[in-house]
Amino acid sequence: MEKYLSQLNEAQYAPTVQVNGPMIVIAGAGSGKTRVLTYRIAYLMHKGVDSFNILALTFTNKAAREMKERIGQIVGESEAKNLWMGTFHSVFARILRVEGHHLGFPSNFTIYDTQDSQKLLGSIIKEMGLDKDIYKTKQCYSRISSYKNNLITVKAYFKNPELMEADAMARRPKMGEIYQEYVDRCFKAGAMDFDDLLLRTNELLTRFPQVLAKYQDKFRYILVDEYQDTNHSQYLIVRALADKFQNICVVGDDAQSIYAFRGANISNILNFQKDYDDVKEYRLEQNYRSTKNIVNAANSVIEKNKTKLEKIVWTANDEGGKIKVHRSLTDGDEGRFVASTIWDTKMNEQLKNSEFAILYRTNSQSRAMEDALRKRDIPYRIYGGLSFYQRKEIKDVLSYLRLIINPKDEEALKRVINYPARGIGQTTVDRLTVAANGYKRSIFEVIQNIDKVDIGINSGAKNKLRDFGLLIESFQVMNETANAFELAEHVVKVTGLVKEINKDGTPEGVAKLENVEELLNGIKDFVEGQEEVVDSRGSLPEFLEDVALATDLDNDKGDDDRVALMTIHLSKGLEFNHLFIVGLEEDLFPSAMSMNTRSELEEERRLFYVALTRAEKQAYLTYALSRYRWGKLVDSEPSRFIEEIDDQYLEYITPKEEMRINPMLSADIFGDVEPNKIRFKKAVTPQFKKKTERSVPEKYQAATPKNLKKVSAAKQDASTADGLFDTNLVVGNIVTHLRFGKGQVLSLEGKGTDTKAEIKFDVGGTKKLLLRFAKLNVIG
DNA sequence: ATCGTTGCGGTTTTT
DNA sequence: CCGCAACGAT
Repeated sequence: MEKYLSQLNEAQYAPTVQVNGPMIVIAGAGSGKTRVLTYRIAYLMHKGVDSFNILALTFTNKAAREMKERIGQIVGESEAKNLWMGTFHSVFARILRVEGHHLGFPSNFTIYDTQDSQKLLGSIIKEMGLDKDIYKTKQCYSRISSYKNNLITVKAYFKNPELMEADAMARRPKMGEIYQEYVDRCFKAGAMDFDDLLLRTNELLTRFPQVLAKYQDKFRYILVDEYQDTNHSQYLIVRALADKFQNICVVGDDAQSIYAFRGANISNILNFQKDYDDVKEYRLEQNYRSTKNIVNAANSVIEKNKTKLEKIVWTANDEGGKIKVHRSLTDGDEGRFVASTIWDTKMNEQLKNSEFAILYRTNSQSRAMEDALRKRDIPYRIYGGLSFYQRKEIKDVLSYLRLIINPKDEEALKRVINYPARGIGQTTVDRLTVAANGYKRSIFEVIQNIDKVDIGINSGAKNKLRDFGLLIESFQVMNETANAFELAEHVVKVTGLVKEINKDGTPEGVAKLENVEELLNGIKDFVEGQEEVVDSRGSLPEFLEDVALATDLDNDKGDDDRVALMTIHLSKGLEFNHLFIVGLEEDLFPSAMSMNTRSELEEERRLFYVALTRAEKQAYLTYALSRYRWGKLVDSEPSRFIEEIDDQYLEYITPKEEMRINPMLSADIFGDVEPNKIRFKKAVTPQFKKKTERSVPEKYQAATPKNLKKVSAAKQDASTADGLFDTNLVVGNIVTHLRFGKGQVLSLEGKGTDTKAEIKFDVGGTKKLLLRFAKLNVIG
């Protein structure tokens, strides 16, 4: 142990060896916080703390796995195995499997993913006869998600006039009823969504003091990583569990809080001191990861944020090369620049592919990068995006498996009841749903009793339903004896899924089949891995849980040498020698959706900070003057974040061929000849257009106002809202628009900063514009 | 009941 | 541009 402790610097040592009491470690980027967490757990065990009494909550399961492995090397693998480590979601899913019966949930409850939840909401909205254009499933989902993350149950919702009014104001007065029905249906289906895993845990711990006591006694030492990204629900769980022994250690960096959009509450970390008595605070400020240039550049950006804890991140590392800023004409050129730079650097410095990463703000940006890398035969791996388990063919197979385990799982049932087609149509399913709701039974139970009920289904359909029921039941019987792999293989064959996928030997079909094969292999690996585990809890349910909560990162074998492509969000906690941050353009990064309030913009800035601090040796920032969006070439301008970096850390580079292009000409080529669009006359030092001249692309002006949870924040921050607008605009006014020219106002809707105007332009047709963005001149 | 066409709307970010 | 929901044709 001494050997390991001696590897720590003074700042790292102190928190590592504090065994008891509440503590917070504010850890700057690259300051070795994982090492502190790892060694601290090892130290606790070294000091006699039982490994069964330690709970460590990490941000990804991969991080947990790696940490566990490392601890195993220090204290011995068999001891490390007893540690409870994982994400909030996976740890509490595991507990809910055991304790969920208190809440009326079966131990084999299904975990609904976002898609399942949204589909369920869609059918609820339809069943309730509501207008789907007003009650959009996505919005309803995020609304409900934010209720749950803030522990607003259905009951609490109906007791809270403010919430109800906010929904009513948003023309969604039935939100509460939808919420109610959604919760009921999940319960009936024996299903929990992602937020339920936390919300129900809270319910469990509050309603059942003996359960709380049990886990308080079990988890005498609690560690939470990435504490800045915990939401209210997670905060309460931690507080409840840590309450008895108060041996709580949280680690995080407020400057890296980037998950507010999913309910993370930065004040959890800012106010930690107030939650416990006598909190010891530690700071890790020495960065071991990056060059001076990178550290200082990142500092110079994050300085612009107002909401933050003061800290000074510094490094003793080399100066390093300056951060290179590159401009290209299109996103395609951007990709080619990145690919050729990777190629050249790799050759010149004899580097591996895995030393490079490309980070972007949105998943859709990966396309251009992929194309360029493929052309150069550079191997790459994309993380995130549509994960393997979300692909249709995979979800179909998984849905059968889910249904076998939990026949009440309504979403799984609806997915497979007529796939492959077996003559059970929409009307039949609708009738089943109505009947199931009426009898307060699951759809599957209705099917099992189809001969005993009269629900307006003809005998032909009844036969098909009976067959379907028997098919699933036969799988259930097989599940008693066969292992998960044998069962899955059997299901895929017997249901005709393989035939269905393969029926028109298209390349896509072949690819899908390969995916299904890969899934089966995955199940096989899982089963074989399970055989070594002594008291494995029936392996199919366990496999399904892993699948439901796995992230793309978790599945990274990391064994082959590839360039990594991912969103900045996914890159948190990782590091790369050579880093490309691409698409540094206004409206993309910072995102057009995040520029309405200061707090949103500050989160974008933290995101940029996270991105930049992933780089160890060399960082590149790239942007394009125009980019394909929704199949259209759209002009863009450099991100404000580039100019926010202190200039001394930057070096502007521009390809030779582009230097020859006359800026006037290049502006012409790409249309939109507005005088203020011509920038970058000097090849070396770009001129940034002043923000007041910015015009937001039409697509975003027409976008729906931010969802409700942000409304109040928007109001508070009205002073930072973008620009002024003419509140006196009336229908019939003649106006001019910077881009679309002259037009007439046809109608107005909404009020305040969210007013939208429908305007018929002389050229370009009718458009809906948000007045907040559209800088209109009224001329008549 | 099933298949194809069309039209619309959507893109931040994820467990 | 893509995926999906709604509609219409067989």
